[in-house]
Amino acid sequence: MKTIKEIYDLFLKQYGPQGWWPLISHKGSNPTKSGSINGYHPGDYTFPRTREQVFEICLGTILGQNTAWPNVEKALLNLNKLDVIDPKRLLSLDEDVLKDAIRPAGYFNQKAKKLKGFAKFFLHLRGRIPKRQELLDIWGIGPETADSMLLYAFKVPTFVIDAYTRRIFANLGHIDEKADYEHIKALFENNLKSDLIMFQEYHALIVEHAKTDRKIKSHSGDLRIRNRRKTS
DNA sequence: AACCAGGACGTGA
DNA sequence: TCACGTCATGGT
Repeated sequence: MKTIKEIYDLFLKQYGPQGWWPLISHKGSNPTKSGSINGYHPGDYTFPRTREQVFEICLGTILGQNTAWPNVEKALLNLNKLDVIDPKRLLSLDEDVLKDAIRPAGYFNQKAKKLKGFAKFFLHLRGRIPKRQELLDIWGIGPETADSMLLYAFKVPTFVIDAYTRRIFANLGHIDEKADYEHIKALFENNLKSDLIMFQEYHALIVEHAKTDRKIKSHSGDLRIRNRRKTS
């Protein structure tokens, strides 16, 4: 059985640096085959560079919940046009205007509340890096969103687990399909040296692999994303 | 034209 | 605890 680290090396060799987290305020291109658009900055780990970019990433993690990235990007561009990628200005924005702006990202009723709730929290932070539990205590922020914020916005080397991670590593025999989030997270953090850049790349590579694997007909063996379809 | 996407929450058993 | 329904737009 391949180790966690060996799989990372395979993914990195296959797909290259991913340039996460994408920023609408950055005009870099995305050289990878799947995914979309602009904002990726492969090999450049100096982002986020401003407090506004930190906030933008946090908004993106919420808007990205169970949502394809191009739709998140549309929502972020709308918010940017309204000049509300800023906690104070976002909080003072009319609720219905906010909903309309983020509509492309789906779940706009819930996400409007989530964004405002987080904006209030972000304001109270005053530049401090939040604890994981503080984020989890906010309504609308679950483990993956909290870890994504910490890893990509606040540069805390914590591992992000998503549905793909669970499926891939269950297929590989590293975990049980129904292992809970914290268990899988511990598996990665206990078998890898704590490295911000590698953690950022690893999660991004898993997502990239998932996007690639999903669209090709003959999937990548044990690294497959899709569950076996019933052959009826 | 179902199916799913870079999840989280509320509910009832 | 845990399995299941709900939230919603837009790609393929």
